[in-house]
Amino acid sequence: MLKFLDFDKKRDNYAEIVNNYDWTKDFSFLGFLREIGKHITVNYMIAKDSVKKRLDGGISFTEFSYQLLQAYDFLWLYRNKQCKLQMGGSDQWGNITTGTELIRRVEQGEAFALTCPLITKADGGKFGKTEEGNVWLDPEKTSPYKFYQFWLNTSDEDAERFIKIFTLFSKDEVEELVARHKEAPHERVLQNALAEHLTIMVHSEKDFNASVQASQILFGKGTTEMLRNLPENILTALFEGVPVFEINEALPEEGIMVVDFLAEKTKIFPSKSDARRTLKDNGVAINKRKINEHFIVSKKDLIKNKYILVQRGKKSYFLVIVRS
RNA sequence: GGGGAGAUUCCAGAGCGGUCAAAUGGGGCAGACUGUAAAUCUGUUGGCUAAGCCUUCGGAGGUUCGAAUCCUCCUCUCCCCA
Repeated sequence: MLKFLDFDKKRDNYAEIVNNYDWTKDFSFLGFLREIGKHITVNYMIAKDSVKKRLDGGISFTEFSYQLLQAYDFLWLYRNKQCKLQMGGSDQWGNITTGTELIRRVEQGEAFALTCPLITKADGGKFGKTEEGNVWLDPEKTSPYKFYQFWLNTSDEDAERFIKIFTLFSKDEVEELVARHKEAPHERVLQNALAEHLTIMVHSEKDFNASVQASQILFGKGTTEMLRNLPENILTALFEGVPVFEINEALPEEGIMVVDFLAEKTKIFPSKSDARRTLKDNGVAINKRKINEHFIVSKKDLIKNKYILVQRGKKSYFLVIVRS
């Protein structure tokens, strides 16, 4: 959050996070009806799209009243924090305008609503916080490398929309990028621009560069030899964003079965069955080299005497560190 | 308070005494194609010491040679009436 908002109280218009529970918890039901309820007619509330659509199927009183509660939040913020603008997804439009209406009636004040359409993916996915495979801004939840990869992997269709929504490019710049992309789609101009700008904006230039480098090794023509020849400090820097597993014992002289290695020593696969399946499907590589079910992991697979790079499928990498 | 419907593997949803680790679809994972896309196609999707074995169909009991399927009780959810 600090990256996007300024919480410094010395500033004129500093950011502040509040909890609406603080001002609603002591507001009695009767008080609420008397002070807030009387200003808004049921007719007005029913007319809202969000309510109208639900009327046939049934809507609980709680849900119905929600818009009033949200309106009150806005009023409270207007009164106490000089808040004049409420932003939200387009489904919040009705609730927000009930708030502006309330402010107008009670305080003769002026407040504003800003909504944006729900962002969807081309495959229909919702891009919501509950959807699988989404990204977080927090590097603890989504590493810069993964974050970068996420944007790099967006489909053409999505990329064109996302670049308008998530970056600060001007209209002309966007149009130029789109044009260039259409000329040579395989160069993925849009995805690159998206990934670069967002990674730098959310994380940092340094993280961006590291992500690009890691990507080149991982997706480029990286070979076992290249991996072995990388200086250790570069190697570890490269895999900063890659999940790491540590094994606190030396590999036995005779090595261990890959299946045990993948599912027991590390948790790269949730079960041995799953590991075997993927191995059978030719989906696992160690140090950039595909392996099968009968592979034995041993000392000679260690890079710099302690690292092993495991690849599951095309895109998931894991770094295993063996501490002996 | 009265009446009815239901709870199945990640989700939706079949199954209604053996052939059920459980149809089908979605999602996930992997493979092919490719641009580290999309679309499409293929395989796979409980676990294990793996031609076998073990644990799953809301919970607890029971009937049976044998239960996701039948019976009893319990818990929860939904709908209708009051």
